[in-house]
Amino acid sequence: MATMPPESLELNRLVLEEITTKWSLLVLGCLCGGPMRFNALRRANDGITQKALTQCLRRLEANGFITRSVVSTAPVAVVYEISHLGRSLEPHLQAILNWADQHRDEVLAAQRRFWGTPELSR
Amino acid sequence: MATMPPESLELNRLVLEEITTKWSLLVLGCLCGGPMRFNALRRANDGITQKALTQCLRRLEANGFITRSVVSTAPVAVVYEISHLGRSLEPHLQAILNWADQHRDEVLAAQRRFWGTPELSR
DNA sequence: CAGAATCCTCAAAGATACTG
DNA sequence: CAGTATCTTTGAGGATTCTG
Repeated sequence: MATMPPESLELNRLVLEEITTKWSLLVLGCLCGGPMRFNALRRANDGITQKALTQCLRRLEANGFITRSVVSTAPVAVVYEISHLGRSLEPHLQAILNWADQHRDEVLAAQRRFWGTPELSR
Repeated sequence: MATMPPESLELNRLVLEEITTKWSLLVLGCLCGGPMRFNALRRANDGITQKALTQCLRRLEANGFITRSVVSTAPVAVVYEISHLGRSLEPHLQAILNWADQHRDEVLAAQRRFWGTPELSR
């Protein structure tokens, strides 16, 4: 279960955590392409456990990034969809991902510098 | 100790985690204002433990967001400074934080919707 | 001063089983 | 189908002590 934010702690942090938490971004990415059902999302995100997916969806819903609607057939169908709010965040996320792509080499170089270049020192 | 990225796992995720990890953003924010020393950073971030600060700085350094330089006086002084790479990320972070500010009410409304409005339902 | 090393705890992640 | 419930495991974070 998602936990109620205590006194609505820093919204900034909440948003940033939303972005980072292991599967949130991938799920959000899936839903940008259109509405999807629970098991479809599960199949689309290889390796996610049903518990993790549930938690992820609950939190995204709790914070308004996606919507959840139940279709009362038998057996039931549950459809998840990105919200207007969720979509408005998309370009900013994209900007960060682009930044990561563009600076990939710089980051990797920094990592090699930090850890030492194995092929020379050993 | 920061852990070596296994096969340089998704850079995107690394960057995003960098942004979220409890203190990274605050430390980065401090350093945007100018170089600082270890204990100065500690005092500036009230509540951070020395271990957490060390880990945070190591990771930021390992990924090239900040630089660390030792001044060999006695006792030694260690100065942390934001790198060029770090600065280039700043505007994107700011964009996300601005987004959070601008959509604050929408998120809070979504939260109330999700958890139920206590003053009406109970 | 700027950490490293150690011990400890507790909450989150994973696996498994069950259900309306 | 779309979850909930329960148990176990793991590892990140805190407190404390020690040091070049």
